[in-house]
Amino acid sequence: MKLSASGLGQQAAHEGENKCLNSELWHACAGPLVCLPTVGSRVVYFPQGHSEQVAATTNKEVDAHIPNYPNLPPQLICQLHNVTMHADVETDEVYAQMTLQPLTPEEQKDTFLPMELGIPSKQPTNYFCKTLTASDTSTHGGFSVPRRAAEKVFPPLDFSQQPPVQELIARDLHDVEWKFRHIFRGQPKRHLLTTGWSVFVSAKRLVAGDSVLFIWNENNQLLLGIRRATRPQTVLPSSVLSSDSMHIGLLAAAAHAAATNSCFTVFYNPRWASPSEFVIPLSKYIKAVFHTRVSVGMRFRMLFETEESSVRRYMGTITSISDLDPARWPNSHWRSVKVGWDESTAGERQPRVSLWEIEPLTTFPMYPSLFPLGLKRPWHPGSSSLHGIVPY
Amino acid sequence: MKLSASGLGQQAAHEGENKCLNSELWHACAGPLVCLPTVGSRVVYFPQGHSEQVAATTNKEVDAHIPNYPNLPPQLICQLHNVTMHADVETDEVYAQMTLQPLTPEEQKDTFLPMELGIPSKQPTNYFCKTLTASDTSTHGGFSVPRRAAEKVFPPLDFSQQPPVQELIARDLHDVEWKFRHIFRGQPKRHLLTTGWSVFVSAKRLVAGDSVLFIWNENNQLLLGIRRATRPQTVLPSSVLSSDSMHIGLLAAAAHAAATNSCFTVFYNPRWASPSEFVIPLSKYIKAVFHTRVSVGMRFRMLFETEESSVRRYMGTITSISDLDPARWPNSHWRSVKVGWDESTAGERQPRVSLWEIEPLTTFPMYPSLFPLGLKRPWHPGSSSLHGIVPY
DNA sequence: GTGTGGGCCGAGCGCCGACAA
DNA sequence: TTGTCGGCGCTCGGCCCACAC
Repeated sequence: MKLSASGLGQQAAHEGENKCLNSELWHACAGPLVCLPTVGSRVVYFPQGHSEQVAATTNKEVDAHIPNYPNLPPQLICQLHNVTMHADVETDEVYAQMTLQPLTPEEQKDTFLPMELGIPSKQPTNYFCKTLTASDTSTHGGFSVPRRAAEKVFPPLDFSQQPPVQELIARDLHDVEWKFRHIFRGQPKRHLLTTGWSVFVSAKRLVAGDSVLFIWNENNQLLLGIRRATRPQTVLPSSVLSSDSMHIGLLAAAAHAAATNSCFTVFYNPRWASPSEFVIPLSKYIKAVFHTRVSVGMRFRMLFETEESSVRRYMGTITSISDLDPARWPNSHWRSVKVGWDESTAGERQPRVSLWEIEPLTTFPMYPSLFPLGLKRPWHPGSSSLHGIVPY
Repeated sequence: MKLSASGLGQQAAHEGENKCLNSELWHACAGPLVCLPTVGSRVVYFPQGHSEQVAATTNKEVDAHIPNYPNLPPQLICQLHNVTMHADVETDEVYAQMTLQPLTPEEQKDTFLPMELGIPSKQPTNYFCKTLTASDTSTHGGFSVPRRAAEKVFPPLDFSQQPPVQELIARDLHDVEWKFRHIFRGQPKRHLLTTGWSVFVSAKRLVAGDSVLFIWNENNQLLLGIRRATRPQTVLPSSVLSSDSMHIGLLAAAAHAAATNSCFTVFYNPRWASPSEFVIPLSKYIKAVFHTRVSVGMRFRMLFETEESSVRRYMGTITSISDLDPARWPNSHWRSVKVGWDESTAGERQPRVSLWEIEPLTTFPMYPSLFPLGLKRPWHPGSSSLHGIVPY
């Protein structure tokens, strides 16, 4: 077992896994809304959210079998000691590993609260993402590159040759090199990737509906990522793992860490969690919970990621504010806001969101602010010490 | 969440996973030494053993991060409510799921102890297993069937045709049908599988070193299984799973079940655990621990599985008897026997075994029996009630 | 008895422009 | 602008034997 230099006992990354160095590529594959908190900053951890994620992986409801952890609050304020970005060797699935240390009430009180809002995720500008068509993934042909994308992202072709051809080299998350023949031909003229494309498709087991990303990083390297379509049920290949055990394990680890002031490790898969995360920057939490007035009937905006990995704003109205699970996680702010969505695609949007996910339209409220939440539901998890710091 | 008819709250099998019906095939793929206990019988569960298995999957040592479960004894006597055999949809990896209910001291005392030793695993007799060669898995050719195996297992060919040909149909663990052309040709004559073989190899992603099994079951069906070679490090594809969490979860689930007299679920992968299991029949445990005299210097035999899935006997000498982990699991009999192996391949054999794995050669001890273990280390985990039942 | 390689035939991979949406 | 198709050349998948250990 490796320990880091800080000596805090945080868990080393699993041996044998590739460390992801291409931060841009990781963020691009994770999605435009991903924003990891800064190492050394403070975050809020929601056991409830993490449990939801575990349950989601096995498509099973959280059952009542699990023991109670009465000393485990619905949210833990933690010091973030480490963030490591990973990509699964088999599937290229990206995820982050965080080492968290719950703070004692003492520590929570002692320190000032710098308003760090996390690393602004390095959203690459010079990149494109395309969802693969049946023709793209068939063995019959190559990859049809959208014209604007090719002109913006790919190196310019030498149009003196006919047809113009060049070799593209791109690296994936595991630093594996992929070579493609990029040609501009056909009638009408178009950009195509031919030789090298099919081996990439079969190696990554891509199917129609999955997406590929081409990105330039700061070091002038062309990066290549994939994003798989959300399939109905990705069967967990981990045969020995019981989701109950994982669920219990997460709760037990968090509770133990909180009780002994030690570290615990959580894994964060942005493709699953987004947009409802379970580790968020403390400053974001405080701003949303204590400095923002929210009430039933209020209008709000919220960012969502589309299939094409762009960002869209959706509008909605707050219909009620209450605990998601009053029995097991009383006074948790996680997904405490019930909302109604404006558009007809409302069925696809989740009916519950968290305060820090939405952007209230306070300037034009549809109804008068009857019950400002920030005043009615003060800080509670045994650490009223924060009251002195956060004025409201 | 589905509950079984017994109402005991045992966990249903994961939805969406194929239930394995071919018991023979399951056992064949699991290995010749596999023997699952009978439903309704009593077993002993070793949390320590299970933790070892979890650690093995990530090739990481069990660290000291985990909370203590002072109420969790080193072994739990449990009622076995359910055993389900599974095969991973992706990899065909076989594993069993067991629902266990820890018994109260009352229950342990009240009931008689029938000497069930588990289902004698249905070891198929009419079968063969071959480790694949480079030629077998190459795209250039088919599968070369060992002559004796073909003559014993495959249906007899019609030698009136030249060359003799027939179609073989076999079913795998997921009840998927595979068709092969079986031909007897070449100079010298040999049995080959040609058409259909390569699709099987690529579908199962078989490589040289993996094994295939052909088995006849009771219903006169030809079954087809695979057993992958032990590769250096099978990276766990489960990205969100922390082995710490799993480890803690298993301990917490077991401790909680023991405290509340409820059920918990364990997964058992015979290819990993063999031959040191963590769920064994109670009768086997009692026989080994209380009715067998073992001492330092004593000679013993032990069964091992060879690469070719046959069984071999190895001889050795007991060098010491002590707890594997006196601090965390005091008085556990799990791998309490340190041994030295006779052969030069000793480095490959584990240096510690459990009492129920070995077969002491009491008739010809090399050294006199100085410290019979059964007498020196009586039953302990708070249930001395068993003393009255097990005479010694 | 069985693993590997050469020969050799043909299915299908993969490159091309022609359409049409 | 780009998804799909018919065309067609050529690679390699796959069936055969010879040979060697």
